[in-house]
Formats: sequence, structure tokens, C-alpha cells
Amino acid sequence: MSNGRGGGGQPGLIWLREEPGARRAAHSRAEIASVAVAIADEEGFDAVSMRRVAQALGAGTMTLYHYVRNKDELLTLMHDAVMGEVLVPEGELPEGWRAAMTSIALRSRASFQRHPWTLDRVSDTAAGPNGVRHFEQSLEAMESAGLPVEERLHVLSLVDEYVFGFTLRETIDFVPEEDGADFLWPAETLEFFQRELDTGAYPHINALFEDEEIGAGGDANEGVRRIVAMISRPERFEHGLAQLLDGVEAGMARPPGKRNGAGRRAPRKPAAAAATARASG
Amino acid sequence: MSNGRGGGGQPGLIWLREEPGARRAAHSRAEIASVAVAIADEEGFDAVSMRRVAQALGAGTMTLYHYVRNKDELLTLMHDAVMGEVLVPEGELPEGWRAAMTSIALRSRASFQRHPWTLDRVSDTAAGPNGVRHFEQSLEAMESAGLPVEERLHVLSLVDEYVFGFTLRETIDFVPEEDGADFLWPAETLEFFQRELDTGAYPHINALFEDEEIGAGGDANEGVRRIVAMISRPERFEHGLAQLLDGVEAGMARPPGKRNGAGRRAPRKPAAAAATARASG
DNA sequence: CGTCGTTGTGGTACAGCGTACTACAACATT
DNA sequence: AATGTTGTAGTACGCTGTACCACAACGACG
Repeated sequence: MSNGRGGGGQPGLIWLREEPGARRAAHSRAEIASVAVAIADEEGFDAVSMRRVAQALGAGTMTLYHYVRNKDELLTLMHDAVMGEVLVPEGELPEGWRAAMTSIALRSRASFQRHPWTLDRVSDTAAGPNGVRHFEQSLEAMESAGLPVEERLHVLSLVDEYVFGFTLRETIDFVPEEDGADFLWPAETLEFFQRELDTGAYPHINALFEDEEIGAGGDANEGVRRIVAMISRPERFEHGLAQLLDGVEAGMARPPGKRNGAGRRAPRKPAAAAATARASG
Repeated sequence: MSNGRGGGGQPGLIWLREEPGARRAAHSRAEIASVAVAIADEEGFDAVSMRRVAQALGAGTMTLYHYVRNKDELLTLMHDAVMGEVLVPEGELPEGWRAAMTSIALRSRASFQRHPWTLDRVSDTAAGPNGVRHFEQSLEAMESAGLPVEERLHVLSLVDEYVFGFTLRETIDFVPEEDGADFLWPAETLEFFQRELDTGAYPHINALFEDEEIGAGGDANEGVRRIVAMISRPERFEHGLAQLLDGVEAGMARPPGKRNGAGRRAPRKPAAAAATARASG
């Protein structure tokens, strides 16, 4: 049962089905999403269960199933709620594609940091209305770049991907302590790292520790802290984004029209590796 | 019970505890990880349960708990197994930092595509031995760039983040059909998109459809397919990476030493947004 | 060789999960 | 007032991770 789409009943995709309660309703999808987001923010993503959300709403568990077909749809609702925060408010999008894209990127990052669980479980993340709005806004931002469609779509996706990747790695690997520039790595992780290094199998990492900026006078724990601190500097986000956009901009300046597939101007081409990636030909 | 690290018992981090079975053993962590990875590959990530893995090993469920403290540790094992595939084999790392980093990136992408579940559930992804090796290899790749430590670490992380973000978005949003250049989006998603567009609230997306490369003679479904096809072109990965590295390279050429925080040469600075991101600073 | 301690194995049991099924209450319409 | 529709939920089932416990297999030692 519960056929995907053919059966003649209502469609499976939540955005295509009207909200129940058009006539009488105690709750709404927006309210449910908001409550679920709050639970995820405060108690972690794993705390979001149908029972827990229902309880927070003051409703019976099964009542949720009249607003949502299953838990995946609740997650979709939650995700789209976050995408709503990603949108730059009307009229606040800067002029010039670079500034506009940067503004969108910074806002996205801030949203994902506010709701780190967004990146935790990331599959079943079908785009909803706010996702479409984000796409629209990115297109608007890219308008002044004067690029052909394909390149415009490429750059816009690139920024999304950069933001995603950066924020994801960041929320996983480095948890900045709240008080100042201190970083929280479990003592055991540090010990593991230290022990691994002591095997001597990592010459380049060990060389790092002899650098004047890292050395820390033989205190390896302190050295690790400094490395982690460098990698998790918040400015890295804007710096990397600027570099990415520099590269995009440089490519714009060179050939007039006609974009030309990948690796066009890679100075040394990694031929074998490229073949690997193009698996299906 | 099961205190994090202080209690005086064995340490909590799996990499610090010796494998059981130093004297007698029926299985090994490597075998368990491999079996679990196979299950995830073939039956999806959700199929990986303690019972299922034990069954595949021909062991009792609880036996697993002598190799692993809990399911999170099993996931850690699986993740590190994938990180093993990310490593470029000894001696195959190309010369020159650009080619070397590109090679690592392509290999990473291939690994993540082989095991898409890696990106599915991405929290509880503590770095293991192969993660450290990957770090070592990235440092090796960056050696010839002649950058100061911090910038070297920055670029190396940047590539990781790009690969992560790109591959993640790709495996989520666009599922390339196996036969040729066809793309699989649920019909309902297309319908939702269409209906959303019909509201007229998306002028820039609608303008896309009037482009000569997208238009498709009024067939909006076909238009969407063409847009999705453009965004999910596999060459985009190398193209974007090349652009990112172009930006990095351009920055290397300009000032001699002394990197200088973020947004150094952004032509138009998004001041308000930058303040948002630097929340605690 | 028998005994003991250690270590690997795994059955049982429990709390919690998503959700199918079902009954029922509340209201709009006739 | 009767009927149909729609929103609300209780109960129950199969699944999950895993705490607890019993036990088997082996190395070392008397």
C-alpha cells in the first residue's frame, strides 16, 4: 500500500497536498515544524521523535499523522523551515553578483550554524518552497555577472556546495568553545592523535610541529591545539569563498563566450585521475 | 556507568583500545567494518543494524559488543574504512601541489560516490587512523606550494570541504540515471516545481525558461530536466575545483608572505552580513 | 590432569522508536 | 435531527540499541 504516486489517491509529495485543517484545525504544518526545530535545537536531533513532537504540541502522537505522512515528511518540513532563514530579506540583497552571492553564503552559514542538525542527517532532504525561493534568489544574485546560463547555474551551485561543505566539516570536526578562542577536542582524541604521530609514520605532520608557528616548545598537545585553531578560524569561511569567487571571476575575464567543459585551463592535468571520475564515460 | 574518560577503566575512544582477540578471536574489527560497509552499499545505510551485521558475520548480536562499544563505534569503523579508499596509493601522488590536490580530490569523490551513505549520516564521524593518513597525504600534496603553514592548512581544508559539499549535494539532489544522460526526479517533485513556478513569484526562474538553451518550446518539464542536467554534469566537479585552485593560486602570486584574515580583496564588502557571521568575535 | 581465571559468545529482556489499524469526537451540511 | 467528513487519539506490532547475565573455550598453574 501507500503507493508512490500512481494509485489515484492523493499525491505522495507533501508540497502538493493541501494542509489539512482548511476548515477546522488545532495545529498547522508551520507550527509543527517550528516546534520540531526548537526540539532539535535544544535537545539535539535524536530527540525529535513523533511522540516527543506531539507531546510538545500537547497533542496525541497519531495526530501528527494528519499533518504529515511519516517522519521523513516532518524532517522535510523542518529542513524547509531552516531554508526560510537562509533567504536574504526582500530588498537587502546587495548589488553586484559577488557581494550578493557572498551575502547569501554568509546567511546560509549562519542558519546552518544555528541549526547544526540540518547537516547531521542530510538525506531525505527534498527541496521545498523555501528551497525554490533560495534558488530564485541565487539566480537574482547572479544576474549582474553576465554569464551564459550554464555557467550561471554552475557558479550558483558552487557557492551552495562550498557553504554546505565548509559548514558541515566545521560543525563536525571543530567545536569552538564559547569562551574565547579555545577549542574543544576530547582528551582521548588528542591522545590518539599523539600516539599515532609517535609511530613515525607521518613525516609531514611531524614536520608541522617543528614549524615556528606551531612548535609550542615540544608540547605536542599545545601544537595540536594550534593546528586545530588555525583550521577552525572563522575568517577561513569568507577567505575561502573569496578565493573561490576570485577563480570564477578570473575565468570570466579570459574567454568571451562559450564555456568549455572541465579542467579547461588546469596547468598540469591529472589525466589518470580524471578518467577515474568520468566512470560512465 | 560508562563514563567518558575519567573513571580509571579503559578509555572510551575506540582507537585507543586494543582489539580484543589478541589471544583468541573469531572476528576482527576490520572484518566487521568490511561486512557493515557491504551491507550499507547493497541494502542502504538503514539496513545496517547490530542484528543485521551480526547475522552477516554468522555471529550472535551481542558478540559485536566485544569488538565495539556501541553502534556509533561501528559507524566510526565504517567511516574510517571509506577513508582508507580515499588515500592515494603510495607513489601515485602526482608532483606539483595542484595536480596532487586534484588527484586526492578526485579519489575522495570517487570513494564517497561508491559509498553514498558516508555522507548520509555524517555526525559521530570522529577521525580515525585513515583520517590521519589523509591529513598526512594532503600535507604532502601541499608541500610544493611554498605557502606559510596557516595558508597550507587552509587550502588543504578548503579542498576537503569542497569535495564534501559538492559530493554531498550531488548525491542528495541529483540521481543520475545509469543509462546515459538521463536524470531521475520524481514526477511529483517536477509537478510541485511547476506549480510553484505558475504562481509567478519566481521571475528569475521563469526567465531561465525563456533562455534559448533551456526553453524547450514551452515544455516546462523538459526545461526543468535541462536545468537539472546542467547542474548535475559530472565535469562540474573538476571545473569548480579548478576555479577554486585558480583563486588560491592567484592569491599566492599577489602578496609575498603575511596572509591577512578574510575578505582581504573582496571588491565590494558585505559589511552587515560579515558582522552576522562573526557572532562571538 | 584438574582447577581456576580470563576472555569471547550470545540469549533474554526492556525501553524506545515509527506507524498500521481502529474507534471516536466534533463540526458542516442536508 | 440525521448524516458525512475530518481531526484526534489509544492500542498494538515489529523493529531498534543495548544492559544484564549465563556460559563455553581456552591458557596458566597447582
